[in-house]
Amino acid sequence: MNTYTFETIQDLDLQHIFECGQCFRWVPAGDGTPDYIGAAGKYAARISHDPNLCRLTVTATGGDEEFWHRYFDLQTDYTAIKDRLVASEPGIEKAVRYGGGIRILNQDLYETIISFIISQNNNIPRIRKNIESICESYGEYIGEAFGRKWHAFPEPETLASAEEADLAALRLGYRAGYIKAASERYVSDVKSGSLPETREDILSYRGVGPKVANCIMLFGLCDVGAFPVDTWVRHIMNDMYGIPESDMKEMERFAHERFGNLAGYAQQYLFYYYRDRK
DNA sequence: ACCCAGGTGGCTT
DNA sequence: AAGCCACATGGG
Repeated sequence: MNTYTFETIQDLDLQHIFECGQCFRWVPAGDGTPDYIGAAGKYAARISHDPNLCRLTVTATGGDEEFWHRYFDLQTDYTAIKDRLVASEPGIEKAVRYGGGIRILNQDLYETIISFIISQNNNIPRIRKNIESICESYGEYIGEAFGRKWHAFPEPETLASAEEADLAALRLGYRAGYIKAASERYVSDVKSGSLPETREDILSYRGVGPKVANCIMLFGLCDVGAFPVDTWVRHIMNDMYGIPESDMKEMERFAHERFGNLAGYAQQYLFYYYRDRK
């Protein structure tokens, strides 16, 4: 177990980061502290943050300092991002202030693909449960830490060779087939040395449409210009700009015109703000 | 019982 | 290109 301390970190709030819908394996430590516990890829960790000292502390079962620095996107200047967003669209200011501690985590590509395939037509509490059951059944055992047992997110080979019926037994619904197919495809992409990079690559995965593809671009491939339009963002874009709820294309186009290559950040602030007010 | 959830694939106009 | 609809499950 290693502990890493990161100092002088601005624009960070654990609740914002872990509750804004970008990840599904983190929960409050539940011991009266504002800490979170959870897992990223192969590692479990406990995260604490002291806003007064601007200090982030990671106690983890694995991963080096560089890994966690990158995971929490600590090299990015969010003050500058928020300033630019508000300057280009003052209407977003409330949302930016509300979720001012959001950082976009740099997550594992395969884990992101599977997690967001599961997210389709599903609700967040159930997405979390689905992912935990997959990890428990198929993920390598990490060990016991922070008061519970942990499993890694499964390897692509493991889910690729799983029986679809066994996946379905985890209550994954019709997505079980998508998960198996996507895992097989990922394994074959790894073998041929052609991991998905572009939106087109990702869209060719079965069970991945425009929305999930944008989530994968944003959370798994660091493409912060990607603007996922889900049912919440659809309502928001309709409320704020009067774009018809059916016209997702126009919503994406508008977002890129207004937010440019910062559209992904804008989407996160908007999603978190409006979903919390419901 | 009912509507909905970080949608997508497939079929019909 | 656009409009339906089924899909599997369970939260509210």
